Amino acid sequence: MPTIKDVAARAGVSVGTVSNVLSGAATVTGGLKRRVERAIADLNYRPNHVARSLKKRTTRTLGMIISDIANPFFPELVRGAEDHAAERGYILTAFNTDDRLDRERQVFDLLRSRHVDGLLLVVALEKDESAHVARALAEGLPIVCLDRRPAKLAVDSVTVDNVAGSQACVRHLIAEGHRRIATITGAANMYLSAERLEGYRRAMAEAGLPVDPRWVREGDFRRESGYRHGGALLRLTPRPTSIFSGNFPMTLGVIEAMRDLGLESPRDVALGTFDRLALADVFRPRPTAVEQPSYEIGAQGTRLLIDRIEGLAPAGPRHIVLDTILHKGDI
Amino acid sequence: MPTIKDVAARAGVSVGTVSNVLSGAATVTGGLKRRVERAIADLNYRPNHVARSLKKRTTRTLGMIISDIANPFFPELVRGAEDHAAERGYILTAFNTDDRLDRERQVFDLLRSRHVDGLLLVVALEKDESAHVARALAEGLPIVCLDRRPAKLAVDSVTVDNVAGSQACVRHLIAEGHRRIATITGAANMYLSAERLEGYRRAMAEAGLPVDPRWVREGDFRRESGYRHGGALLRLTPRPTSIFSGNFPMTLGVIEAMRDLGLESPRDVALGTFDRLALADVFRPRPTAVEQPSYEIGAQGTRLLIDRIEGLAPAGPRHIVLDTILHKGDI
DNA sequence: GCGTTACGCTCAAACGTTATGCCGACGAAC
DNA sequence: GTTCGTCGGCATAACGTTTGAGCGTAACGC
Repeated sequence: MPTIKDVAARAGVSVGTVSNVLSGAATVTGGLKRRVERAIADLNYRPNHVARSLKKRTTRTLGMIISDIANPFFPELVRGAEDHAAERGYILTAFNTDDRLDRERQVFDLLRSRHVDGLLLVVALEKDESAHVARALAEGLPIVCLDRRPAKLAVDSVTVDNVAGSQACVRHLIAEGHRRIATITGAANMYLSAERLEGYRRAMAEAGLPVDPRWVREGDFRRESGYRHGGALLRLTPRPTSIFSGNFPMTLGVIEAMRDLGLESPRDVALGTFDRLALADVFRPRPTAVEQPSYEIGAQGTRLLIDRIEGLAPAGPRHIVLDTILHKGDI
Repeated sequence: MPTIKDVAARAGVSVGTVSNVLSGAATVTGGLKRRVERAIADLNYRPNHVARSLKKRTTRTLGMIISDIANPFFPELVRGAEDHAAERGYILTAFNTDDRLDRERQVFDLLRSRHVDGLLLVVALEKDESAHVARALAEGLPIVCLDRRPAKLAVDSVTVDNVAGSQACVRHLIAEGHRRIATITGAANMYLSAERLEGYRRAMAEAGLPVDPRWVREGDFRRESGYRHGGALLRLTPRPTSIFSGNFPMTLGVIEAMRDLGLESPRDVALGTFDRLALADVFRPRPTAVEQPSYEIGAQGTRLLIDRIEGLAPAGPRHIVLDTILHKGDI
């Protein structure tokens, strides 16, 4: 692979001149410039980005930490981030942590050693230890948190309005005539669980509907917990006529539980859920779903991050909150 | 951020010695080694991977080119690749091309300049131009093709047995009593389309069933083409009792078309399809589906690639062909 | 005609590592 | 007692860039 020296030799100039041509500096004569460009083309030369990174102390690489790319919420988010990054000449390298704090810490070390210019972060746990995030921030690494936001940390973030989203969903269930509406919340160590529960409570309260304490069950965002808590809810008497779950995998569990009990949606129980399976509008049952604008979260987060990196963003943490989109399902 | 010089200064040794400690060279005395390790810990030093890459001429980074991470086939594949890469100390940076050849070429240039150690490639088009791939190969860049394989190129690959998978699926439809089975194939410029069609033909032939030419329609792997061709098939008289489509998005289109015509699966038409939505086993309709072991494709492809990079793989291209898994649906 | 300025280019010093050659000290062997 | 290995450790030259200092030439003002 040819280096800048080879180009310089072939064009009969110094390496500095070639570098200037490459960086588009104004200090390039017509004649020499053409000779250099000719040599570059002849040799099919591409600048060595590693050497450039070392010298310029910037890698034009963004790290991205998510819990699991196989979770259908993330691919769109990653795609949004990658598209915007590419547009501005950055590349993205993504890591899965499965929401495990030890993996997250490992990846932080890795990214530090790799000298990424910035970090898009979906924190594993919002309410727990985030000393490693704080330290990275203190060391000057720009970070933007997506979807979730660590407690008490002055960091940029792009999230959705969880309260309003849930509220809209439950409101729709109520509007369709449901009165006994139960809910399965997410893991207690995340704010978004509490927010989504709050949306449910507000919708019930504004409609003057009582909330039976047995209707509120704390899951952990996993399918199995949807199955377990869904089963429990479906066995109550009187049975709730509707169940709102805090994310999609738990809804899958609820549907399983219904099937086991010979129940069908929407005939027996109407479903509401946070998140939405993009492809699944042709399948049944079709729950009323709160869609998060994942692509936008990724894209806007990346825009904010790169603005920070390039010193384009105003000081002080910015918090962008995006609206969710309600998809009415079968009631 | 501290450098190796800072560590050397603090430990009162030369940088070479620190480097030796870091690389675990045997030439380290107990006393000095401890002093160096102490300094590393005190300063919270992490080696600068960029500098190391420049010097060692290897980045421990793998490039991955796929068509679109938002296509549900890919997340598992990426995850498999990333897990195996992490295990062996490599990181992965992925790029989406939307199956566009110009994007693919751009990304090739980018990766070359970034000096990735190897490339996991899902080629945009199998039968078309692949001069850029050939050139990269000639320049010594290790490449492993996943899922698809470019025509006439001696390159490692990990694919699935498309013929056997399709054949098993159609065979099952036949075993369940279907006789008039139609198929929608994928884009003609990919071998896997032809292979999946071949599986269909073999299953029909071995059962002695005639194939009405009207039953074989060429789609393009997109949902819309499933809708269009599905609609056409469903309007035939006599109507096929079963439709086998070459991938999942097209099946979605077929289901849409059925709904438009007031038809239901499995009551009116049984569905068979290549690919499978992991989460969707709880939804209806539930087609008989040929699952590709995506995670395995990613993991095995990465193993092969890293073996190549590290000189562990025997010469000559290797082709790994994995089996598909048949999931019987509602008939 | 000389000093100044502007311009175009070259030179060389970084950036943070690794790897190679080398040196001094210490034992062992003769 | 001299000669050798050997072994631990140091100094330093790369790796391929960017960048600021430096320098020769030409144009210009006085």
